[in-house]
Amino acid sequence: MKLSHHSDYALRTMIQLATSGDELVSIRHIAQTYGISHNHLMKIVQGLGRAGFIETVRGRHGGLRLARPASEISLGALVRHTEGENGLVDCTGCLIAPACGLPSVLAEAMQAFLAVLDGYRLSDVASRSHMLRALFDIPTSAAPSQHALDPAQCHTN
Amino acid sequence: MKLSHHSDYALRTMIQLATSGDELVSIRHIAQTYGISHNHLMKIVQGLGRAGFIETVRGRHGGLRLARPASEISLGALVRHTEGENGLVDCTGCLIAPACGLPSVLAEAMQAFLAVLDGYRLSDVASRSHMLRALFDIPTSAAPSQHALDPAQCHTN
DNA sequence: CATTAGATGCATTTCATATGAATGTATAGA
DNA sequence: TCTATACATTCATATGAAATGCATCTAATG
Ligand code: SF4
Ligand code: SF4
Repeated sequence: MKLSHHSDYALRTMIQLATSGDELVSIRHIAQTYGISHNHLMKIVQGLGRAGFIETVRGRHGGLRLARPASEISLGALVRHTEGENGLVDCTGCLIAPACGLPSVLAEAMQAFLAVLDGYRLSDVASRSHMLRALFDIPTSAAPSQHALDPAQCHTN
Repeated sequence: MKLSHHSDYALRTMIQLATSGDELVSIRHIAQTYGISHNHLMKIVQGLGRAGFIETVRGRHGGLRLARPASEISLGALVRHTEGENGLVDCTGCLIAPACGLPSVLAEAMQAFLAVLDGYRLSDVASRSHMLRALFDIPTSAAPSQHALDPAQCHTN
């Protein structure tokens, strides 16, 4: 019962894009940021693009950006996409499949899990923009855009 | 996001024991029932024994039985045991770990997941005892014990 | 004391996942 | 146009956790 790296890398990408505002960020740059495989991340990004979470721009100076504001992207939708919607168990070949009460219980539990995630948006997990910018090495002066620093946030961080 | 085979095999074992009443059932027999590895199941059973879910009897005519009635065994406790209580992600080495809001959200979602399972007991997923007995090839006349057939259940099954 | 069955440790295999490499396609700029 | 850059796509390889197999020990029974 672990979230796959695939999912976590997708989420890391989304967090970095959310913190980068409207700027295009290349896959290579994101992969280097987290020290993960460029090729692997490329496939994850393709999935995110096809699912409509991000926009991809090819060619020189290309890169990625969010398709919608971070406040309109549901974490539930993201995880549903990266983890797939198949059940927690594969009952094919199990002797007691016709009489087993587990699958329905597990499905109910999974729904509860996703319901919690549906209550959060990307902006909620990328809210510490000041600290994230520092970690991503994004100049604080540039790229203010939609993620302007909230003065109320600049005392403890 | 899949339940490990380890967990499912543990649950299958518990369902078979619940259906077998007070009878001792050997690991070999359970493994043959589901067509899974005898050795693998043995290690899973050890875990269940150490955790107090089942009693193991060694020696000739030994085997397994539930330590408590199926109606007193929580599915949440079982899954917590087989899946371990570590988080869904491993953040060691992630650049943004100090600023990331994901772990707390995922932990909350996981709690919701387990809360649903806490609402069910082993007896709830092994309730179709008539059909299960047939699948396990347990003589209906013998071993009535605590799992006596409820007449109200014998029309649609 | 022989036989059965669980307990335990270690070696091996298997398989999903992750990674790597090669090639194609699209865009920007010189 | 031509070249450099960056995403798209496919195929091959490597890795590591899970599953399996084997050997040996302990315990109970008759
Ligand atoms: S035990 Fe129940 S849940 Fe597990 S595989 Fe068999 S039918 Fe599916
Ligand atoms: S992105 Fe957040 S949740 Fe994922 S590993 Fe990094 S810190 Fe942990």
